[in-house]
Amino acid sequence: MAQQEDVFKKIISHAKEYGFVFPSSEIYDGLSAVYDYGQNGVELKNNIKRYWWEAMTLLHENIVGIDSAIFMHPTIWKASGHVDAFNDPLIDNRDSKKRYRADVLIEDQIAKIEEKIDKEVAKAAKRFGDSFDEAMFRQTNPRVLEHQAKRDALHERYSKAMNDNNLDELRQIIIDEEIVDPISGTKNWTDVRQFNLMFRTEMGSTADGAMTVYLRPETAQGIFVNYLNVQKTGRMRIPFGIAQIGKAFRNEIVARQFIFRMREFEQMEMQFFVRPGSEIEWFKKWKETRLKWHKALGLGDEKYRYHDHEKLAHYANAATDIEFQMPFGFKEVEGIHSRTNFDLSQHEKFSGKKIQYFDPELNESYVPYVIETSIGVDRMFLSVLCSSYEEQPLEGGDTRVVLHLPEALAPVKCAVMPLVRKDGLPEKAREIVNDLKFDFNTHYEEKDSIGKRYRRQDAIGTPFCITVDHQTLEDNTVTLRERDTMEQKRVAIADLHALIHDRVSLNSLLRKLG
RNA sequence: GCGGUAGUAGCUCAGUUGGUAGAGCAUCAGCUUCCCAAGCUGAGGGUCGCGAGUUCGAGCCUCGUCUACCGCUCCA
Repeated sequence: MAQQEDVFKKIISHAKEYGFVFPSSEIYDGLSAVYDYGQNGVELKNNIKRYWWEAMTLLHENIVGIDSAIFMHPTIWKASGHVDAFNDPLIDNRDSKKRYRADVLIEDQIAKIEEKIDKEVAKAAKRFGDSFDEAMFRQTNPRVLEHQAKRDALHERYSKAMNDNNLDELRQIIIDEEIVDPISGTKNWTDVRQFNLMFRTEMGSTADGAMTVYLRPETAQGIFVNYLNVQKTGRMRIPFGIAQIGKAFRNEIVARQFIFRMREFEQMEMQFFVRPGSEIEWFKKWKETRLKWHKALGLGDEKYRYHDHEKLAHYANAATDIEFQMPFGFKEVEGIHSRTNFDLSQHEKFSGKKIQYFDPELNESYVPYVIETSIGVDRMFLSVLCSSYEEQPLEGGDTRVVLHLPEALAPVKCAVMPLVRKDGLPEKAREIVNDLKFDFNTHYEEKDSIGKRYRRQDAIGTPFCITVDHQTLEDNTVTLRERDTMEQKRVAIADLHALIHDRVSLNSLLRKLG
Protein backbone atom coordinates (compact mmCIF):
# COMPACT_ATOMS: atom_id res chain seq x y z
CA MET A 1 0.00 0.00 0.00
CA ALA A 2 2.81 2.36 0.91
CA GLN A 3 4.29 1.62 -2.46
CA GLN A 4 1.01 2.41 -4.19
CA GLU A 5 0.70 5.72 -2.40
CA ASP A 6 4.18 6.41 -3.54
CA VAL A 7 3.15 5.78 -7.12
CA PHE A 8 0.17 8.06 -6.67
CA LYS A 9 2.44 10.88 -5.50
CA LYS A 10 4.65 10.34 -8.50
CA ILE A 11 1.66 10.50 -10.80
CA ILE A 12 0.58 13.80 -9.22
CA SER A 13 4.08 15.20 -9.72
CA HIS A 14 4.20 13.90 -13.25
CA ALA A 15 0.83 15.46 -14.02
CA LYS A 16 2.16 18.82 -12.93
CA GLU A 17 5.58 18.55 -14.46
CA TYR A 18 4.25 17.65 -17.88
CA GLY A 19 1.37 20.10 -18.05
CA PHE A 20 -1.59 17.85 -17.31
CA VAL A 21 -2.94 19.15 -13.99
CA PHE A 22 -1.95 22.17 -11.91
CA PRO A 23 -3.21 23.19 -8.46
CA SER A 24 -5.58 26.11 -8.89
CA SER A 25 -4.35 29.62 -8.06
CA GLU A 26 -0.98 28.14 -7.22
CA ILE A 27 0.93 31.41 -6.99
CA TYR A 28 -1.53 32.43 -4.27
CA ASP A 29 -0.91 29.19 -2.32
CA GLY A 30 -3.64 27.32 -4.10
CA LEU A 31 -7.33 26.85 -3.43
CA SER A 32 -8.43 23.73 -1.62
CA ALA A 33 -9.63 20.92 -3.87
CA VAL A 34 -9.66 22.99 -7.04
CA TYR A 35 -7.40 22.14 -9.96
CA ASP A 36 -6.66 23.46 -13.43
CA TYR A 37 -5.93 21.42 -16.51
CA GLY A 38 -2.77 22.30 -18.39
CA GLN A 39 -1.81 22.22 -22.03
CA ASN A 40 -1.69 18.44 -22.24
CA GLY A 41 -4.41 17.78 -19.69
CA VAL A 42 -7.00 19.75 -21.58
CA GLU A 43 -6.33 17.75 -24.75
CA LEU A 44 -6.66 14.46 -22.93
CA LYS A 45 -9.80 15.64 -21.19
CA ASN A 46 -11.36 16.86 -24.42
CA ASN A 47 -10.61 13.53 -26.06
CA ILE A 48 -12.30 11.66 -23.21
CA LYS A 49 -15.35 13.88 -23.56
CA ARG A 50 -15.48 13.39 -27.29
CA TYR A 51 -15.21 9.63 -26.90
CA TRP A 52 -18.20 9.66 -24.55
CA TRP A 53 -20.22 12.15 -26.56
CA GLU A 54 -19.80 10.31 -29.81
CA ALA A 55 -20.43 6.92 -28.23
CA MET A 56 -23.72 8.31 -26.93
CA THR A 57 -25.00 10.52 -29.71
CA LEU A 58 -23.49 9.01 -32.87
CA LEU A 59 -23.99 5.37 -32.00
CA HIS A 60 -27.53 5.75 -30.68
CA GLU A 61 -30.01 7.40 -32.97
CA ASN A 62 -32.43 7.78 -30.06
CA ILE A 63 -30.00 9.79 -27.92
CA VAL A 64 -29.54 13.52 -28.42
CA GLY A 65 -27.44 16.05 -26.55
CA ILE A 66 -28.13 19.35 -24.85
CA ASP A 67 -26.11 21.94 -22.99
CA SER A 68 -28.10 23.52 -20.20
CA ALA A 69 -27.10 26.52 -18.10
CA ILE A 70 -25.35 26.17 -14.77
CA PHE A 71 -27.79 28.61 -13.18
CA MET A 72 -31.26 27.22 -12.80
CA HIS A 73 -34.43 28.32 -11.09
CA PRO A 74 -33.91 27.75 -7.35
CA THR A 75 -37.18 25.85 -7.01
CA ILE A 76 -35.62 23.10 -9.11
CA TRP A 77 -33.40 22.23 -6.15
CA LYS A 78 -36.38 22.10 -3.83
CA ALA A 79 -38.11 19.73 -6.24
CA SER A 80 -35.05 17.55 -6.63
CA GLY A 81 -34.56 17.28 -2.87
CA HIS A 82 -31.13 18.90 -2.87
CA VAL A 83 -32.10 21.86 -0.71
CA ASP A 84 -33.14 19.55 2.10
CA ALA A 85 -30.62 16.80 1.68
CA PHE A 86 -27.62 19.04 1.15
CA ASN A 87 -28.12 21.02 4.34
CA ASP A 88 -27.43 18.67 7.21
CA PRO A 89 -26.72 19.96 10.72
CA LEU A 90 -23.63 18.05 11.85
CA ILE A 91 -21.96 17.65 15.22
CA ASP A 92 -18.66 16.07 16.22
CA ASN A 93 -17.75 14.13 19.30
CA ARG A 94 -14.35 15.30 20.45
CA ASP A 95 -13.39 11.97 22.00
CA SER A 96 -14.33 9.53 19.30
CA LYS A 97 -13.63 12.06 16.52
CA LYS A 98 -16.83 10.87 14.92
CA ARG A 99 -19.25 13.13 13.13
CA TYR A 100 -22.99 12.72 13.37
CA ARG A 101 -26.05 14.38 11.95
CA ALA A 102 -27.50 16.27 14.90
CA ASP A 103 -31.06 15.66 13.74
CA VAL A 104 -30.45 11.93 13.50
CA LEU A 105 -29.05 11.82 17.03
CA ILE A 106 -32.17 13.50 18.37
CA GLU A 107 -34.50 11.34 16.33
CA ASP A 108 -32.73 8.28 17.71
CA GLN A 109 -33.36 9.61 21.19
CA ILE A 110 -37.06 9.98 20.40
CA ALA A 111 -37.07 6.44 19.08
CA LYS A 112 -35.54 5.26 22.35
CA ILE A 113 -38.41 6.75 24.30
CA GLU A 114 -40.84 5.01 21.97
CA GLU A 115 -39.07 1.76 22.74
CA LYS A 116 -39.54 2.30 26.45
CA ILE A 117 -43.25 2.82 25.92
CA ASP A 118 -43.51 -0.28 23.79
CA LYS A 119 -41.71 -2.26 26.47
CA GLU A 120 -44.20 -1.17 29.11
CA VAL A 121 -47.02 -2.12 26.80
CA ALA A 122 -45.52 -5.51 26.04
CA LYS A 123 -44.97 -6.19 29.72
CA ALA A 124 -48.55 -5.31 30.57
CA ALA A 125 -49.92 -7.34 27.69
CA LYS A 126 -48.12 -10.37 29.04
CA ARG A 127 -49.45 -9.77 32.51
CA PHE A 128 -53.09 -9.22 31.58
CA GLY A 129 -53.37 -11.76 28.79
CA ASP A 130 -56.48 -11.71 26.63
CA SER A 131 -58.24 -9.10 28.71
CA PHE A 132 -55.55 -6.48 27.92
CA ASP A 133 -56.91 -3.26 26.44
CA GLU A 134 -53.88 -1.64 24.85
CA ALA A 135 -55.52 1.64 23.91
CA MET A 136 -56.81 2.10 27.43
CA PHE A 137 -53.43 1.19 28.90
CA ARG A 138 -51.66 3.75 26.76
CA GLN A 139 -54.08 6.43 27.87
CA THR A 140 -53.99 5.70 31.58
CA ASN A 141 -50.76 4.07 32.70
CA PRO A 142 -48.76 6.70 34.58
CA ARG A 143 -45.36 5.47 33.41
CA VAL A 144 -46.48 5.42 29.79
CA LEU A 145 -48.01 8.85 30.13
CA GLU A 146 -44.81 10.17 31.59
CA HIS A 147 -42.77 8.80 28.68
CA GLN A 148 -45.26 10.12 26.18
CA ALA A 149 -45.20 13.59 27.66
CA LYS A 150 -41.43 13.55 27.53
CA ARG A 151 -41.44 12.34 23.95
CA ASP A 152 -43.96 14.94 22.82
CA ALA A 153 -42.10 17.76 24.54
CA LEU A 154 -38.83 16.66 22.97
CA HIS A 155 -40.42 16.29 19.58
CA GLU A 156 -41.94 19.72 19.73
CA ARG A 157 -38.71 21.34 20.85
CA TYR A 158 -36.78 19.47 18.16
CA SER A 159 -39.23 20.36 15.37
CA LYS A 160 -39.15 23.99 16.34
CA ALA A 161 -35.36 24.05 16.35
CA MET A 162 -35.23 22.41 12.94
CA ASN A 163 -37.82 24.78 11.51
CA ASP A 164 -36.01 27.79 12.89
CA ASN A 165 -32.72 26.31 11.80
CA ASN A 166 -31.53 26.98 15.33
CA LEU A 167 -28.23 25.16 15.59
CA ASP A 168 -27.48 26.22 19.16
CA GLU A 169 -30.83 24.87 20.27
CA LEU A 170 -30.13 21.54 18.55
CA ARG A 171 -26.90 21.27 20.48
CA GLN A 172 -28.67 22.23 23.70
CA ILE A 173 -31.20 19.46 23.14
CA ILE A 174 -28.40 16.94 22.73
CA ILE A 175 -26.86 18.15 25.98
CA ASP A 176 -30.13 18.34 27.91
CA GLU A 177 -31.11 14.86 26.77
CA GLU A 178 -27.68 13.64 27.82
CA ILE A 179 -27.18 11.96 24.50
CA VAL A 180 -23.88 10.11 24.45
CA ASP A 181 -21.68 9.12 21.59
CA PRO A 182 -22.35 5.41 20.94
CA ILE A 183 -18.64 4.83 20.41
CA SER A 184 -16.83 6.89 23.01
CA GLY A 185 -19.77 6.99 25.42
CA THR A 186 -19.01 10.63 26.22
CA LYS A 187 -20.93 13.87 25.95
CA ASN A 188 -17.99 15.92 24.73
CA TRP A 189 -19.73 17.56 21.75
CA THR A 190 -18.64 20.35 19.45
CA ASP A 191 -21.00 23.02 18.20
CA VAL A 192 -23.59 22.02 15.64
CA ARG A 193 -22.60 23.27 12.23
CA GLN A 194 -24.56 23.56 9.09
CA PHE A 195 -22.89 22.24 5.99
CA ASN A 196 -24.20 23.78 2.82
CA LEU A 197 -23.18 21.44 0.10
CA MET A 198 -24.58 23.66 -2.62
CA PHE A 199 -22.72 26.80 -3.61
CA ARG A 200 -24.93 29.81 -3.30
CA THR A 201 -24.84 33.14 -5.05
CA GLU A 202 -27.18 35.97 -5.91
CA MET A 203 -28.84 36.85 -9.15
CA GLY A 204 -29.88 40.45 -9.62
CA SER A 205 -27.50 43.30 -9.05
CA THR A 206 -29.42 45.22 -6.42
CA ALA A 207 -29.37 43.93 -2.89
CA ASP A 208 -33.15 44.17 -2.54
CA GLY A 209 -34.21 42.39 -5.64
CA ALA A 210 -31.54 39.72 -5.47
CA MET A 211 -32.64 36.12 -5.62
CA THR A 212 -30.58 33.30 -4.14
CA VAL A 213 -29.48 30.92 -6.83
CA TYR A 214 -27.25 27.88 -6.65
CA LEU A 215 -24.46 26.52 -8.76
CA ARG A 216 -25.88 23.21 -9.88
CA PRO A 217 -24.71 20.22 -7.81
CA GLU A 218 -25.48 17.87 -10.69
CA THR A 219 -26.19 18.28 -14.38
CA ALA A 220 -29.12 15.85 -14.37
CA GLN A 221 -31.77 18.40 -13.46
CA GLY A 222 -30.94 20.44 -16.55
CA ILE A 223 -32.00 17.43 -18.57
CA PHE A 224 -35.20 16.79 -16.62
CA VAL A 225 -36.44 20.34 -16.89
CA ASN A 226 -35.83 20.23 -20.65
CA TYR A 227 -37.50 16.90 -21.10
CA LEU A 228 -40.61 18.36 -22.71
CA ASN A 229 -38.64 20.72 -24.96
CA VAL A 230 -36.48 17.98 -26.37
CA GLN A 231 -39.20 15.37 -26.62
CA LYS A 232 -41.51 17.70 -28.51
CA THR A 233 -39.09 19.57 -30.75
CA GLY A 234 -37.04 16.46 -31.50
CA ARG A 235 -40.18 14.37 -31.98
CA MET A 236 -38.58 11.80 -29.70
CA ARG A 237 -40.35 8.54 -29.02
CA ILE A 238 -39.82 6.50 -25.91
CA PRO A 239 -37.38 4.95 -25.27
CA PHE A 240 -34.98 7.83 -25.86
CA GLY A 241 -32.13 9.56 -24.09
CA ILE A 242 -30.70 13.03 -23.52
CA ALA A 243 -26.97 13.45 -22.98
CA GLN A 244 -25.11 16.35 -21.44
CA ILE A 245 -21.55 17.23 -20.46
CA GLY A 246 -21.05 20.05 -17.99
CA LYS A 247 -19.64 21.45 -14.80
CA ALA A 248 -21.21 20.77 -11.42
CA PHE A 249 -20.30 22.12 -8.00
CA ARG A 250 -20.38 20.66 -4.51
CA ASN A 251 -19.07 22.24 -1.37
CA GLU A 252 -17.62 18.98 -0.09
CA ILE A 253 -16.84 18.69 3.59
CA VAL A 254 -13.57 17.06 2.73
CA ALA A 255 -12.37 17.03 -0.80
CA ARG A 256 -9.25 15.05 -1.39
CA GLN A 257 -7.24 12.58 -3.39
CA PHE A 258 -6.09 14.95 -6.07
CA ILE A 259 -8.70 15.42 -8.78
CA PHE A 260 -10.80 12.49 -7.54
CA ARG A 261 -13.06 14.67 -5.43
CA MET A 262 -13.09 18.32 -6.37
CA ARG A 263 -15.42 21.14 -5.49
CA GLU A 264 -15.82 22.04 -9.15
CA PHE A 265 -16.02 19.04 -11.42
CA GLU A 266 -17.38 17.91 -14.73
CA GLN A 267 -20.02 15.29 -15.37
CA MET A 268 -21.09 13.38 -18.44
CA GLU A 269 -24.68 12.36 -17.88
CA MET A 270 -27.27 10.62 -19.95
CA GLN A 271 -30.87 10.26 -18.85
CA PHE A 272 -32.75 7.54 -20.67
CA PHE A 273 -36.55 7.74 -20.62
CA VAL A 274 -38.46 4.46 -20.69
CA ARG A 275 -41.90 2.99 -20.25
CA PRO A 276 -42.82 2.28 -16.60
CA GLY A 277 -42.18 -1.36 -15.79
CA SER A 278 -39.37 -1.70 -18.28
CA GLU A 279 -36.85 0.19 -16.22
CA ILE A 280 -35.01 -2.75 -14.68
CA GLU A 281 -34.49 -4.30 -18.07
CA TRP A 282 -33.02 -1.02 -19.37
CA PHE A 283 -31.00 -0.60 -16.20
CA LYS A 284 -29.30 -3.93 -16.89
CA LYS A 285 -28.75 -3.05 -20.51
CA TRP A 286 -27.08 0.26 -19.66
CA LYS A 287 -24.93 -1.40 -17.03
CA GLU A 288 -23.49 -3.61 -19.72
CA THR A 289 -23.28 -0.92 -22.38
CA ARG A 290 -21.37 1.41 -20.11
CA LEU A 291 -18.90 -1.20 -18.92
CA LYS A 292 -18.20 -2.08 -22.53
CA TRP A 293 -17.41 1.58 -23.21
CA HIS A 294 -14.86 1.57 -20.40
CA LYS A 295 -13.26 -1.72 -21.37
CA ALA A 296 -12.85 -0.68 -25.00
CA LEU A 297 -10.12 1.70 -23.84
CA GLY A 298 -7.96 -1.29 -23.03
CA LEU A 299 -6.83 -0.11 -19.59
CA GLY A 300 -7.28 -3.65 -18.30
CA ASP A 301 -10.58 -5.50 -17.80
CA GLU A 302 -9.55 -6.62 -14.32
CA LYS A 303 -9.45 -3.02 -13.15
CA TYR A 304 -13.23 -2.65 -13.32
CA ARG A 305 -15.94 -3.97 -11.09
CA TYR A 306 -19.58 -3.27 -10.36
CA HIS A 307 -20.65 -2.17 -6.95
CA ASP A 308 -24.38 -2.62 -6.51
CA HIS A 309 -25.98 -0.30 -3.97
CA GLU A 310 -27.91 -1.95 -1.21
CA LYS A 311 -28.98 1.27 0.41
CA LEU A 312 -30.73 3.27 -2.28
CA ALA A 313 -31.22 7.00 -2.55
CA HIS A 314 -34.77 8.20 -2.10
CA TYR A 315 -35.43 8.40 -5.83
CA ALA A 316 -33.92 5.10 -6.98
CA ASN A 317 -35.13 1.54 -7.26
CA ALA A 318 -31.81 0.16 -8.48
CA ALA A 319 -28.30 1.55 -8.53
CA THR A 320 -24.80 0.40 -9.30
CA ASP A 321 -21.38 1.95 -9.57
CA ILE A 322 -18.69 1.11 -12.02
CA GLU A 323 -15.54 1.18 -9.93
CA PHE A 324 -12.01 1.47 -11.20
CA GLN A 325 -8.84 0.36 -9.49
CA MET A 326 -7.03 3.56 -8.58
CA PRO A 327 -3.70 3.55 -6.75
CA PHE A 328 -5.73 4.17 -3.58
CA GLY A 329 -8.21 1.35 -4.14
CA PHE A 330 -11.33 0.61 -6.17
CA LYS A 331 -13.24 3.87 -6.53
CA GLU A 332 -16.48 4.95 -8.17
CA VAL A 333 -16.03 6.40 -11.63
CA GLU A 334 -19.55 6.07 -12.96
CA GLY A 335 -22.97 5.58 -11.46
CA ILE A 336 -25.92 3.93 -13.15
CA HIS A 337 -29.21 4.58 -11.45
CA SER A 338 -32.78 3.63 -12.04
CA ARG A 339 -34.35 6.90 -10.88
CA THR A 340 -37.97 5.81 -11.38
CA ASN A 341 -40.27 8.70 -12.28
CA PHE A 342 -39.22 10.61 -9.16
CA ASP A 343 -37.59 13.61 -10.81
CA LEU A 344 -40.15 14.22 -13.52
CA SER A 345 -43.01 13.76 -11.05
CA GLN A 346 -41.43 16.21 -8.65
CA HIS A 347 -41.08 18.76 -11.42
CA GLU A 348 -44.72 18.20 -12.37
CA LYS A 349 -45.66 18.90 -8.78
CA PHE A 350 -43.49 21.95 -8.25
CA SER A 351 -43.93 23.55 -11.66
CA GLY A 352 -47.57 22.72 -12.13
CA LYS A 353 -46.82 21.63 -15.71
CA LYS A 354 -47.88 18.28 -17.00
CA ILE A 355 -44.78 16.30 -17.86
CA GLN A 356 -46.07 13.20 -19.49
CA TYR A 357 -45.60 11.13 -22.58
CA PHE A 358 -48.44 9.89 -24.70
CA ASP A 359 -47.52 6.38 -25.73
CA PRO A 360 -49.28 5.67 -29.04
CA GLU A 361 -48.72 1.93 -28.73
CA LEU A 362 -50.35 1.72 -25.31
CA ASN A 363 -52.74 4.55 -26.11
CA GLU A 364 -52.13 6.11 -22.70
CA SER A 365 -50.15 8.86 -21.00
CA TYR A 366 -47.60 8.38 -18.24
CA VAL A 367 -44.63 10.00 -16.55
CA PRO A 368 -41.63 8.19 -18.03
CA TYR A 369 -39.20 6.24 -15.88
CA VAL A 370 -35.56 7.19 -16.07
CA ILE A 371 -32.28 5.31 -16.22
CA GLU A 372 -29.33 7.56 -15.53
CA THR A 373 -25.72 7.00 -16.45
CA SER A 374 -23.49 9.55 -14.78
CA ILE A 375 -19.72 9.60 -15.12
CA GLY A 376 -17.18 12.00 -13.68
CA VAL A 377 -14.91 13.38 -16.40
CA ASP A 378 -12.17 14.13 -13.90
CA ARG A 379 -12.36 10.67 -12.38
CA MET A 380 -12.20 9.17 -15.83
CA PHE A 381 -9.18 11.34 -16.53
CA LEU A 382 -7.56 10.15 -13.33
CA SER A 383 -8.19 6.50 -14.08
CA VAL A 384 -6.72 6.86 -17.56
CA LEU A 385 -3.70 8.67 -16.19
CA CYS A 386 -3.05 6.26 -13.32
CA SER A 387 -3.39 3.11 -15.36
CA SER A 388 -1.19 4.51 -18.13
CA TYR A 389 1.71 5.60 -15.96
CA GLU A 390 4.70 3.27 -15.99
CA GLU A 391 8.30 3.50 -14.88
CA GLN A 392 9.66 0.99 -17.29
CA PRO A 393 13.04 -0.63 -16.75
CA LEU A 394 15.07 -0.84 -19.93
CA GLU A 395 18.05 -2.88 -21.01
CA GLY A 396 21.21 -1.46 -19.56
CA GLY A 397 19.68 -0.42 -16.24
CA ASP A 398 17.86 2.63 -17.55
CA THR A 399 14.27 3.41 -16.82
CA ARG A 400 11.90 5.51 -18.82
CA VAL A 401 8.65 7.05 -17.66
CA VAL A 402 5.99 6.35 -20.22
CA LEU A 403 2.28 7.08 -20.36
CA HIS A 404 0.60 4.22 -22.19
CA LEU A 405 -2.45 6.33 -22.94
CA PRO A 406 -5.08 4.85 -25.23
CA GLU A 407 -3.82 6.19 -28.55
CA ALA A 408 -7.11 7.82 -29.45
CA LEU A 409 -7.00 9.81 -26.20
CA ALA A 410 -3.36 10.91 -26.31
CA PRO A 411 -2.95 14.72 -26.24
CA VAL A 412 -0.26 14.70 -28.90
CA LYS A 413 -0.56 12.12 -31.66
CA CYS A 414 2.85 12.39 -33.24
CA ALA A 415 6.13 14.26 -32.96
CA VAL A 416 8.31 15.00 -35.95
CA MET A 417 12.02 15.38 -35.31
CA PRO A 418 15.07 15.89 -37.49
CA LEU A 419 17.81 13.49 -36.45
CA VAL A 420 20.33 16.32 -36.50
CA ARG A 421 19.86 20.04 -36.66
CA LYS A 422 21.58 20.67 -39.98
CA ASP A 423 21.85 19.56 -43.60
CA GLY A 424 18.29 20.59 -44.36
CA LEU A 425 16.74 17.97 -42.07
CA PRO A 426 14.85 20.55 -39.95
CA GLU A 427 13.31 22.03 -43.09
CA LYS A 428 12.23 18.61 -44.30
CA ALA A 429 10.72 17.83 -40.90
CA ARG A 430 8.79 21.11 -40.96
CA GLU A 431 7.28 20.13 -44.28
CA ILE A 432 5.96 16.92 -42.76
CA VAL A 433 4.55 18.80 -39.76
CA ASN A 434 2.81 21.23 -42.05
CA ASP A 435 1.06 18.37 -43.73
CA LEU A 436 0.08 16.34 -40.66
CA LYS A 437 -1.00 19.24 -38.46
CA PHE A 438 -4.36 19.54 -40.19
CA ASP A 439 -5.41 16.12 -38.95
CA PHE A 440 -3.36 15.38 -35.85
CA ASN A 441 -2.00 17.28 -32.90
CA THR A 442 1.64 17.24 -34.07
CA HIS A 443 4.76 18.37 -32.24
CA TYR A 444 8.02 19.47 -33.77
CA GLU A 445 11.23 18.92 -31.76
CA GLU A 446 14.83 19.54 -32.68
CA LYS A 447 16.45 20.30 -29.34
CA ASP A 448 18.68 17.70 -27.58
CA SER A 449 19.69 14.21 -28.58
CA ILE A 450 17.19 12.01 -30.35
CA GLY A 451 16.94 9.67 -27.35
CA LYS A 452 16.09 12.51 -25.03
CA ARG A 453 13.38 13.71 -27.37
CA TYR A 454 11.86 10.23 -27.50
CA ARG A 455 11.75 10.14 -23.71
CA ARG A 456 10.05 13.50 -23.55
CA GLN A 457 7.33 12.30 -25.89
CA ASP A 458 6.99 9.05 -23.91
CA ALA A 459 6.37 11.11 -20.79
CA ILE A 460 3.30 12.77 -22.30
CA GLY A 461 2.12 9.62 -24.03
CA THR A 462 2.67 10.52 -27.68
CA PRO A 463 2.03 7.30 -29.64
CA PHE A 464 4.29 8.06 -32.62
CA CYS A 465 7.62 9.72 -33.27
CA ILE A 466 8.64 10.43 -36.85
CA THR A 467 12.35 10.89 -37.42
CA VAL A 468 13.80 12.58 -40.46
CA ASP A 469 17.34 11.49 -41.40
CA HIS A 470 19.63 11.86 -44.42
CA GLN A 471 17.98 8.99 -46.23
CA THR A 472 14.73 10.94 -46.07
CA LEU A 473 16.20 13.55 -48.37
CA GLU A 474 17.00 10.83 -50.91
CA ASP A 475 13.89 8.65 -50.92
CA ASN A 476 11.19 10.41 -48.87
CA THR A 477 11.03 7.77 -46.18
CA VAL A 478 11.20 8.32 -42.43
CA THR A 479 11.39 6.12 -39.36
CA LEU A 480 8.18 5.69 -37.41
CA ARG A 481 8.81 4.86 -33.78
CA GLU A 482 6.10 3.44 -31.53
CA ARG A 483 5.75 4.56 -27.95
CA ASP A 484 4.93 1.24 -26.27
CA THR A 485 7.28 -1.11 -28.09
CA MET A 486 9.95 1.47 -28.97
CA GLU A 487 10.19 -0.30 -32.29
CA GLN A 488 10.96 1.58 -35.46
CA LYS A 489 10.12 0.90 -39.03
CA ARG A 490 10.91 2.70 -42.21
CA VAL A 491 7.86 4.10 -43.96
CA ALA A 492 7.17 6.42 -46.87
CA ILE A 493 6.11 9.95 -45.96
CA ALA A 494 3.13 9.44 -48.21
CA ASP A 495 1.93 6.56 -46.02
CA LEU A 496 2.25 8.37 -42.69
CA HIS A 497 -1.20 9.84 -42.65
CA ALA A 498 -3.03 6.57 -43.17
CA LEU A 499 -0.81 4.67 -40.72
CA ILE A 500 -1.35 7.18 -37.93
CA HIS A 501 -5.00 7.79 -38.60
CA ASP A 502 -5.70 4.09 -38.44
CA ARG A 503 -4.44 3.96 -34.88
CA VAL A 504 -5.28 7.29 -33.26
CA SER A 505 -8.74 8.11 -34.56
CA LEU A 506 -11.71 7.82 -32.26
CA ASN A 507 -13.35 5.61 -34.85
CA SER A 508 -11.03 2.80 -33.91
CA LEU A 509 -12.47 2.93 -30.38
CA LEU A 510 -16.06 3.53 -31.37
CA ARG A 511 -16.08 0.58 -33.73
CA LYS A 512 -15.38 -1.74 -30.81
CA LEU A 513 -18.72 -0.65 -29.39
CA GLY A 514 -20.61 -1.66 -32.53
C1' G B 1 -14.02 19.58 10.69
C1' C B 2 -10.58 16.37 14.13
C1' G B 3 -5.76 13.84 14.40
C1' G B 4 -0.89 12.57 12.05
C1' U B 5 2.93 14.06 8.49
C1' A B 6 4.87 17.58 5.27
C1' G B 7 5.89 22.53 2.52
C1' U B 8 13.50 25.27 0.37
C1' A B 9 14.42 26.49 -7.89
C1' G B 10 9.77 23.53 -12.91
C1' C B 11 10.85 18.21 -10.45
C1' U B 12 13.54 15.26 -6.44
C1' C B 13 15.95 16.85 -2.32
C1' A B 14 20.53 18.70 0.96
C1' G B 15 21.17 22.69 4.31
C1' U B 16 25.47 20.97 10.49
C1' U B 17 22.86 23.42 18.73
C1' G B 18 20.17 30.36 14.57
C1' G B 19 25.26 33.78 11.11
C1' U B 20 22.23 37.10 4.70
C1' A B 21 20.90 29.56 0.26
C1' G B 22 23.10 24.61 -2.52
C1' A B 23 23.10 19.85 -5.71
C1' G B 24 21.21 16.64 -9.52
C1' C B 25 17.76 16.63 -13.23
C1' A B 26 14.80 20.16 -16.03
C1' U B 27 14.81 25.12 -18.84
C1' C B 28 17.32 28.74 -22.28
C1' A B 29 21.63 30.13 -25.82
C1' G B 30 25.67 27.98 -28.44
C1' C B 31 28.87 23.72 -29.80
C1' U B 32 28.88 18.42 -30.69
C1' U B 33 25.79 14.35 -32.39
C1' C B 34 23.27 9.30 -38.40
C1' C B 35 18.22 6.55 -33.81
C1' C B 36 16.59 5.69 -27.54
C1' A B 37 18.03 10.55 -21.44
C1' A B 38 22.34 12.00 -18.11
C1' G B 39 29.28 14.99 -24.10
C1' C B 40 31.19 20.34 -23.80
C1' U B 41 30.68 25.90 -22.74
C1' G B 42 27.73 29.57 -20.83
C1' A B 43 23.09 31.71 -18.81
C1' G B 44 18.49 32.42 -16.30
C1' G B 45 15.59 30.95 -12.14
C1' G B 46 14.41 30.96 -4.96
C1' U B 47 12.16 37.50 -0.27
C1' C B 48 13.22 29.03 1.97
C1' G B 49 4.21 28.44 1.58
C1' C B 50 2.31 33.10 3.99
C1' G B 51 2.01 36.47 8.50
C1' A B 52 3.57 37.81 13.18
C1' G B 53 6.91 37.06 17.48
C1' U B 54 11.79 36.00 20.05
C1' U B 55 16.89 37.60 18.64
C1' C B 56 22.21 42.02 17.07
C1' G B 57 20.78 38.27 13.34
C1' A B 58 15.56 33.20 11.54
C1' G B 59 15.30 28.31 6.11
C1' C B 60 16.35 26.51 11.27
C1' C B 61 13.08 28.49 17.55
C1' U B 62 7.55 30.06 19.07
C1' C B 63 2.46 31.19 17.64
C1' G B 64 -1.09 31.79 13.89
C1' U B 65 -2.59 30.80 8.97
C1' C B 66 -2.80 28.49 3.95
C1' U B 67 -1.97 24.14 0.99
C1' A B 68 -1.11 18.86 0.16
C1' C B 69 -0.95 13.63 1.54
C1' C B 70 -2.70 9.69 5.14
C1' G B 71 -6.53 8.08 8.93
C1' C B 72 -11.52 9.28 10.82
C1' U B 73 -15.93 11.52 8.85
C1' C B 74 -19.05 12.73 4.55
C1' C B 75 -20.37 11.39 -0.36
C1' A B 76 -27.56 11.70 -4.85
